[in-house]
Amino acid sequence: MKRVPEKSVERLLKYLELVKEKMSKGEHFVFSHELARHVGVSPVQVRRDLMDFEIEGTPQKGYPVKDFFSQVCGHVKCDLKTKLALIGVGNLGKAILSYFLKRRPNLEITAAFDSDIQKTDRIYCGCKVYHISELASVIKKEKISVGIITVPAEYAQETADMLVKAGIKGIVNFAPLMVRVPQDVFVDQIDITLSIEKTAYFAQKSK
Amino acid sequence: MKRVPEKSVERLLKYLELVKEKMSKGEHFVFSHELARHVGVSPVQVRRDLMDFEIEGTPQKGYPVKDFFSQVCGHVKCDLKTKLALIGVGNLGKAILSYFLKRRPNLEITAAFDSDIQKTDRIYCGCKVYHISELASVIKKEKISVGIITVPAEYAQETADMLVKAGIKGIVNFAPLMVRVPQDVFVDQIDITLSIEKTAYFAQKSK
DNA sequence: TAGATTGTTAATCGATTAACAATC
DNA sequence: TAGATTGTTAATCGATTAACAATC
Repeated sequence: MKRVPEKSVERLLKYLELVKEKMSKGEHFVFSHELARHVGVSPVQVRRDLMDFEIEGTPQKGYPVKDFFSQVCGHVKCDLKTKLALIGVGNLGKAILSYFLKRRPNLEITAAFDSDIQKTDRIYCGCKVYHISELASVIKKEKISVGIITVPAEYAQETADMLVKAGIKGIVNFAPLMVRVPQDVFVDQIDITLSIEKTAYFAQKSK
Repeated sequence: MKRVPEKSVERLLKYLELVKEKMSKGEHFVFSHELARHVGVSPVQVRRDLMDFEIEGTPQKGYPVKDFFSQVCGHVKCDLKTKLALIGVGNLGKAILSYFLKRRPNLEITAAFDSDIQKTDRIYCGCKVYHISELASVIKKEKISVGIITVPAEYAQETADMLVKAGIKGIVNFAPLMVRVPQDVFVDQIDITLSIEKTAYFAQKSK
């Protein structure tokens, strides 16, 4: 299958939220303008996306949520459980751990790591906190495929290196520093400070 | 001046990081390939951006960091202090408050708000936590221009409405829900769960 | 039927990259 | 000079939108 752009995947996952909601309410169809409103794009954009993913609807009725769901799952493999590791149990790390606690059934933060022995070898939010020296062995044993980096910027690159070496294929990096990884590893950079600076800039502009 | 795209602003703010670092080290010039490496884009991209912002360099030497800095500050108004409010002092809210504590001199979280009276009327990380009922008055009194939403999804829209009504011009929204605001208010959506789901998707693909 | 919606191609828009001249 | 770098236009690429036909 052809490569799917990052933005499309994001939209698709967002569509899925509304589709699931509809299903749980016992509704059978969803319109492109409802999906558009939920995700914040135009209805045309939605229909084009659904075309690309071979999801078909009928005029007047919209798209059948069951077909939608199974079709998207075929692409996104939403039935597969993904195991995650979180590195850096500081304030942000703890916030993410507590947020994920039983929230998403098929995304599980299986292990957390920290270099501070005060924090290790205990359970936080249902997640065992290991010492960083155990990273490679735990990741391999548990077959963890995604890492979340919430360490200070100065340790971000070495953390990424360790994760890659341990065989991880995706990284969400919260450190305000671009980590360098091999081509086959996907990285999503979330730079909270940059977002806030950017928003401050546009807020200034519109005054 | 012509409207600046969001992506360009992000890159510019990132360039500025390295420029400041160079200045503090007493270095006088920076090359486009150094900036490119720091931000994760191509050197051509950098030179084009700098062209748009009328920053000039000289072959062999690169771009003079002092001129760079003052030129960018003309656009970004980096000397202006921006006051921020944070709404929702949960785990994520606390993480952001503690992170920002004296980190950025011209971005200041002036006030935090929560609906839980257990949390209000005390200081957390150097920031006064007010009850949500005081939101409008504090924002107006303190001339706060940017809001950070870290409340649960179900309260995100009403929080955004309150912020807009109080006169805020920029919002960083961490709730996994698109908030609707008037055209002249800038919103940056940071959906952490979506990022993680997306990364899980691409990690699956590259295996 | 009329109206609302889906489906699809072509047009537009914007951002990135290639190519190459200019400069130190 | 040779080589590394900046500066700029044109080409390419990709994503979004417009236009309109098809369908229920």
